[in-house]
Amino acid sequence: MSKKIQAIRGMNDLLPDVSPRWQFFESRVRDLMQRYTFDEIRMPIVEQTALFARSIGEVTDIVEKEMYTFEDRNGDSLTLRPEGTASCVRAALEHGLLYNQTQRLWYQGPMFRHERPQKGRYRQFHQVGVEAYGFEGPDIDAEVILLSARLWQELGLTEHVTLELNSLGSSEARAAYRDTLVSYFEAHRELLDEDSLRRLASNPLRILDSKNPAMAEMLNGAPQLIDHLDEESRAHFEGLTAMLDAAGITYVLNPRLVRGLDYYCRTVFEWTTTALGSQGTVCAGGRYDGLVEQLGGKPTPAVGFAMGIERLILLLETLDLVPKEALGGCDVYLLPMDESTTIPALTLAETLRSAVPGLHLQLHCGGGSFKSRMKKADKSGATLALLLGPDELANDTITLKFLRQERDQQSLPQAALSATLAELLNLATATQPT
RNA sequence: GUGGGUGUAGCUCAGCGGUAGAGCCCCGGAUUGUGACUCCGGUGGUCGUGGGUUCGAACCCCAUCAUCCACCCCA
Repeated sequence: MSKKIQAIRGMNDLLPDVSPRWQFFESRVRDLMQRYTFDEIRMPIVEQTALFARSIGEVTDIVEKEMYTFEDRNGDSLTLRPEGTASCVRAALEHGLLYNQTQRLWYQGPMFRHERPQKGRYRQFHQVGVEAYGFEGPDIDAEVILLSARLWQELGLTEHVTLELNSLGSSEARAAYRDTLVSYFEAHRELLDEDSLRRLASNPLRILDSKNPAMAEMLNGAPQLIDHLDEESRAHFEGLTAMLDAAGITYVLNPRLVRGLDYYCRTVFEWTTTALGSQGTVCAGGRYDGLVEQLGGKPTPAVGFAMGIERLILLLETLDLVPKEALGGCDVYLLPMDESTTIPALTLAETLRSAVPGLHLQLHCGGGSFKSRMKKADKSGATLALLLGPDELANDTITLKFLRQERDQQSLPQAALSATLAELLNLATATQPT
């Protein structure tokens, strides 16, 4: 066992029994993006290390200890992307997508973080991301939040997720508040616990979130973010909440909500669930107006979010929300009864696939006794079996057997088969049968 | 990076010092052209790996690896 080569820790194979759930989810997402007119962009999985260091923040956990970084053969430092936003900005800038224009983009794919795996958290995980560039007002913030809300609606998740909302203020206001807060904590250094001392350097806003009762009094006296919000950010946030109210979206204002990545400013939000254990965030994002400039572009407002696909699929599984039809499978199992009908069965299968494009037909392969062929027909999950033996071959007929209901099998002319199957399975026939 | 749980057949697990087990799955048979239900038979394991204790270790001890859950952090 241990000598066998196995998958890298935290990097999972998606086996055939779960891939239909992914396909179901992905097709819903793709459809939704088209309806909201977001265009797909695909970026490489590997980027220069500096891209992430400069965007995510040098002292964040992600950059400090969670990146898969290695040297290319020519000595360049490369990194497996830990998130998509930085790559997306890089790609958009590199190809002039942000020059005097707006963009509504989305992407999907694997991300990599070297963390200890646990439920809903893996070293290779997958995200769907949405990014909108060039829009200053809160309408686009509302638009992307509404898009996510509609996805929950269509997946049946609405009752199981909560939207939390906050504003961090402008980049300047946020930075100023951060400084104020750090000085406050420095002044009370002796009251800080070990975790908080570490956060003082990495993410001081997070200290406010500490549950340590010994620090409660000191935290209550800390300067509040809300008092440091600049006037424009306040108006922006009020605009957003008014739009969400008008759209009938319920949310919780969470003044403690702080995103981990350095580039966020103004609007931040998170969709959470209590159904997944400790990894409850299923989708999160916000505004990052300063990032494009930081990466060498003109100042460009931007909003986006990322969803964790593993977490959402886990949630769909837990709540049993994947419709049976989405699981695909086999409608019809066509079996030659012996070697003499192998080739006629093969050509008949092709004829049927042309005539009824929606048909999921499995042709029996691999020989075996008639009994074992029937067993395989049953195991395939098909509702119908088509039996082609020497007798049928001689008469140009086929035997149609119902595998899932008490109903006599019938013998039909092969010419009538495609129409019968289409009717039984409620499928359309090809407009121009070949 | 830290803490705890678990590693025995393809899968789910029992056995906890004395010859490695069950259920499911798979294969074959009872049934020559009829699957699922039933009955009968069969394939399959250096008990995660390495060391130690013992006359004897799947079982006790140590180490190591993997996995799960939690902390941290995050989607």
